[in-house]
Amino acid sequence: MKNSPQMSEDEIYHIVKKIILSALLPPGTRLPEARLAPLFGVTRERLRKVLHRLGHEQTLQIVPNIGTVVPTPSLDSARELFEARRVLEAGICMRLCEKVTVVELEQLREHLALERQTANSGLRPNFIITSSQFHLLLAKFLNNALMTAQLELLLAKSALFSIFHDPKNVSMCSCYEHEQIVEALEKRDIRAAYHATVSHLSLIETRLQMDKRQPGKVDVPKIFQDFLASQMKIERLACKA
Amino acid sequence: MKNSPQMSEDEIYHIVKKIILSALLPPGTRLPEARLAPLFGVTRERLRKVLHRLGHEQTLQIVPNIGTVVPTPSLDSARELFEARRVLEAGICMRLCEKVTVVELEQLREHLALERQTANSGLRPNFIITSSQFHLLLAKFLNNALMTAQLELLLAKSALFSIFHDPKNVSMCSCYEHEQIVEALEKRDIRAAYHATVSHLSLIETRLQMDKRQPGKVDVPKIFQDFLASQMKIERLACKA
DNA sequence: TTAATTATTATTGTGCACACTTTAAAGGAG
DNA sequence: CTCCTTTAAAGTGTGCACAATAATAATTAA
Repeated sequence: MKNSPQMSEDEIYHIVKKIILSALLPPGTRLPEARLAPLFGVTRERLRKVLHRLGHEQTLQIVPNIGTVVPTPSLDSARELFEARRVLEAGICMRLCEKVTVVELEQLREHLALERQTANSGLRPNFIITSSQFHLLLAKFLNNALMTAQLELLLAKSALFSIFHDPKNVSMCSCYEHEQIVEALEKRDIRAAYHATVSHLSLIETRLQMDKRQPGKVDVPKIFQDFLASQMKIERLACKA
Repeated sequence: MKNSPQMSEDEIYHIVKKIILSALLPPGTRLPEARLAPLFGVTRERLRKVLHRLGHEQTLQIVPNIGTVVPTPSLDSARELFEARRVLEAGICMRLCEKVTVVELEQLREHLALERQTANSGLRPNFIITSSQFHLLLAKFLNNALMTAQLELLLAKSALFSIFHDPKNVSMCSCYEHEQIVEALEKRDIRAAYHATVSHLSLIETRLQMDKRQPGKVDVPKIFQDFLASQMKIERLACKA
C-alpha cells in the first residue's frame, strides 16, 4: 500500500519537524531521502529541499556526503539555549501582564488541564509537544508573528534536549510551574511573572542530565509511515466532528 | 571578463545578504539566478539554493514562478519587528549591565567613534550596516551564539526598513542614542540601560516614514559585479596589511 | 575464529534538459 | 497615437541521470 497523497512542501515540513521534535528518532539517525520521499507522495528532490530547510534552522543537522541526521545537542548549547529563552520569555511574560485578557487566561487554564491529562497518560512524545505549546500559547497572545516564530525555533531546540531526559520528572514538575506562571498573570503581578518564568526555565535546565542513550538503530521509514497513519486517523476524527 | 572564483555557498550567502541589507537594490527587484550565478563562478542550481535559504529566513521574498525578490516590508510588520527587538535587546542590555568588562566598554567607545565617522562620510549603505553592528556587538558580549543569531535576523529585517527611510535623520540621532546606552552600561545602571534601549528602538520606529520609492529598475548583475569588485579590493588591502 | 581487505550496494550531490509561467516586444485595429 | 492582441524571449520549477562518497556484505589471510 503506497501512501501518496501528494502533500505540499509546507505540510511535509511540519510533519517531519513534528516527528523529530517528538523524539521518535534517536539522535544520530540518518534520514534517507529516497526512501522517505514516496511516503509523502513526492520525489526525492522535493523532500530534500524540506530536509535542508530544517537543517538550516538547526532542527536537523546537515553533514556533507551523509545528508541530514537527527542532531545530538551538546551541554554548551543547552546553556545558550536556556539563557536565550529566559531573556525572550521573561520579556514576553512581562508584557503579557499588561495586556492579557480574561478569555486568554481561561484558555491557559484549559491548557493546564490538558497538560495534566497528557502527563498522566504517560505518553512522552505527546507530552513534550503539549508542554512546549504552553509557552507558545503565551507568545501568541502578544499577537506578534515574528516573536512567535523566534520562540518556536527555541522551543524546537529545547524539545531536542528533552529527548535525553528522564520523562517522568519533567511531567510532574512542569505542570505545577506552569500553573504558577498563570497565577502570576491572573494577578497581573509583573515581578511574580518574571520570577516564575525565569525559575521555571532554570529548573528545566538543571534537570537536564545527559543520558547519552545509544543511537539504537530504528526502521526510519516504518516510523514515518506509522506516524503518517496516526495523523490520518486524527484528521478523520476531526472531519467527523 | 568573467569573474569565476568558485565561491563556497556560505560565502555567496553572506555576500548576497550584504548586498540586500546595504539597500543597494530597490524593493521589488527580482534576482535572476541564471544571470547572477556566473558572477560567483557557480551554476544556477547552486545560487538558487542560497537564494531560497535567504528566502526562508525572510531576507528575501519567494514568489512562486517569479523567484526571489527584494522584499517590501509593511508597516504592520515594522510594529512587530520593533516590539520583538525591544523585548530581546532590553533583556540583553540588562544582563550586560552585570557582566560587561572594561575592555568591552572600550570596544563600544571605539565603535561609537566609527559610527560618527561613517555618518559624516554620508555613505548610507555603510552607515546602515555600521549602525546595526553596534546592536550586534552588545549581543556578542553575552557569548551566546544562539541569541546573537536571533538578533542578527531581526537586524537584517530592520535594515530592510531603513531602505525606505530618510538617511540623514537616522545618522544624526542614533549616534547620540547609542552613546546613552553605553553610558548606562558604564554606570552599570540597569534601569537606565533598559530605558535607553527601549526608547532608542521606539524612536527608530517612529522615525520610519514609508517613502514608497518607486521600484526604479536597476541593472542587477552590474550592481552585483561592482560590489564583488569592491569586495575584492578590500580583501587585497587586508592581505597587504 | 577474527581481523583486515575487497567488492557490492545504498545514498548523497549536482549538472542538465525540458516544461511551464511570466514578461517584454511586435503587430494590428480603432 | 493608444490600446489590445499575438508572438517571442527570458526565467523559474522540477524530474532525471550520473558521478562521487559512504555503508554494508563478502572474502581472504592470519
